[in-house]
Amino acid sequence: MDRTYKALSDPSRREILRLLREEDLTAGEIARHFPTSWASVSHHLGVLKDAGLVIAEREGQYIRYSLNATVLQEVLQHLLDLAS
Amino acid sequence: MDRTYKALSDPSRREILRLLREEDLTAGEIARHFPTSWASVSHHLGVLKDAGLVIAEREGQYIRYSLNATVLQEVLQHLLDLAS
DNA sequence: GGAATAATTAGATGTTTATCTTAATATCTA
DNA sequence: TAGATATTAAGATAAACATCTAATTATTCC
Repeated sequence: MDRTYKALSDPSRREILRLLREEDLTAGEIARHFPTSWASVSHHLGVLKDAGLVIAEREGQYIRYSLNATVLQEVLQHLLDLAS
Repeated sequence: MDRTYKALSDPSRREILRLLREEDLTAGEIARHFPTSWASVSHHLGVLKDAGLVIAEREGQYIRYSLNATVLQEVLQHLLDLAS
């Protein structure tokens, strides 16, 4: 759970999650939404993946990212417990 | 919202919130729950206060901390939006 | 007023983190 | 197989962070 909250604590990473809420995207499509380098975005994607918040699947030349709704649900529940 | 997520990303701070969920506590009572120095706990309390997650009120010699349910509710809603 | 208690602030230190540039890996296409 | 594109990994750097000890502020009680 620790890595999950850490992952959520960066605005760029939360923006990535917001993008993925709409539709699955390749790393390149995600990177194009940010002014920073592709390497930096790739780093954020790695953090999100480590935290289980996103799922990465290679599709030929591309790597497609999608939200992991299950883990997001778990964080929500955890935060709900904290708030109740 | 940024400072709020940052505040939540530390396990000691989440533990403080958990303690405060049960009852309001003075800084010293909180500090006694941790193996680290009082200064370190005081730092965490400052971060939580900056984030609006807790409220500090002096009571004579002591400073009493309590959860700010409103802000916790706001984070929950924000995370809910992210997950929906 | 002065000692004692509660809590924070200041200053220092080692670690983690976000970012960059450059290099490496994987895949596709001609 | 060679070149092109997509993505990540490596190495470097500056900023942020958690923690410590020591000093400071605020309050109480004698």
